[in-house]
Amino acid sequence: MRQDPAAQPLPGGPPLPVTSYALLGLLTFGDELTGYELKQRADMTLRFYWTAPAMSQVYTEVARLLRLDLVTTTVEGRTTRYRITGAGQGALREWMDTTPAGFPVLKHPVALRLLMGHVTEVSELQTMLEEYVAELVTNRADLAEVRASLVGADAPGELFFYPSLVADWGLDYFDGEREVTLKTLDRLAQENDQ
Amino acid sequence: MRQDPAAQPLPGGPPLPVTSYALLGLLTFGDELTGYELKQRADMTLRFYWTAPAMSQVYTEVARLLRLDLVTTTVEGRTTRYRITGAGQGALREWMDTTPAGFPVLKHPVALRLLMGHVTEVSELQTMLEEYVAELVTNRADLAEVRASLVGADAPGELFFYPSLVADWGLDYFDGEREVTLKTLDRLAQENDQ
DNA sequence: ACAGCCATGTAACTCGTTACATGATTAC
DNA sequence: GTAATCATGTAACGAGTTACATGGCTGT
Repeated sequence: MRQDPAAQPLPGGPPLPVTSYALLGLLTFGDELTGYELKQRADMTLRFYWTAPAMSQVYTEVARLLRLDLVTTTVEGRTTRYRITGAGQGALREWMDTTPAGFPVLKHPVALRLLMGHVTEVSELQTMLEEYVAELVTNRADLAEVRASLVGADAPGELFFYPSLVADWGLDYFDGEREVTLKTLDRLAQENDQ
Repeated sequence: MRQDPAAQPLPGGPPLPVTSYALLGLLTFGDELTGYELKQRADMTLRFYWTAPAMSQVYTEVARLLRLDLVTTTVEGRTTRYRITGAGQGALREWMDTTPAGFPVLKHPVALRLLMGHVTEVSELQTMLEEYVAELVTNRADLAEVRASLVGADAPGELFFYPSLVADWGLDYFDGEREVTLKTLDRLAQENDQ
């Protein structure tokens, strides 16, 4: 009673993993990209609010997208470029409009360790939080660079309007995290000298 | 040239997944818990900044912890309760003090979809963001309830001091997200009536 | 009697990772 | 010449999920 597995798995078949749509989305900005370039784009943008997929996964994903005719290829020597197809645009739009986004999942090792702070020393926790602040600063700077690169095409209606909204979102998020972390460091310091 | 796999995998063997330490951490608050209760605790606390593991995973994890002597069991009829051992305390402390926490990973489907906002209608995005705000309100309320349950044992030096720090962190995070989302909705509205 | 919660597990499967393997092109 | 970057893949593996399966206990 199963569907023919050789048939187009979309629609009706199993839904694609979100990362497939994420990569497909990277291909909607007008250019043809190689797997290698897709990875670079992902590292620049997706990593801040999704994940930076491993190189090998990028290649597995584009292979799948190709199989499903959601992308086409242009081969030049040893280099294969991927371009989104009409079917790909359709699948992406369909996914956006009909499946709920879902609530974010946060894997926050710093908060997790703080939760069980009583198993170690306060100084250990302070070091951890200070390192986290430093990493936040680095990451914020990276994202600010990306945001700066969008200036000039970030007005409403322009190609990078939405990416700029998301980048600003991320900057605010990093600022917020930094403030909460500093506040928490303050509360820890109070514990030392009460 | 491999280690004897029957030997104690810790230390020297493969490190435990973070979720193991998370569950171990839940057992450091003084009580013996069943797998079922561990799942409940995880749903109440871990879910906000780590994950709520599936029921089946909880049982697989406690089996592993038992195999490694990081927990012991007390069997009463069909019910098995888990208690952390000295070795468990040691492994947890060791993990906290010697392995870096790492930067948080955020899987944010709302931001991801906003990034490719140009493939759909603005109204679609507005609906998505409004739903997200609603979910944030619900989640914030859930966390506020947890936070309220800690009152009375949340002073420095008390058992739930650290959990209360983390809960307050989470509340601030939810508030921040809500504000950014509303701000983004404003910017989207400007696009409509420019 | 029946629903809902308590309680425990197995099996199949998918996503995504690391490690491995290869080789061309470009910059110094 | 040699290191870094570009470029593409395969294999083994692990974490974690859903679906499945079972059954006791509790309240109405």
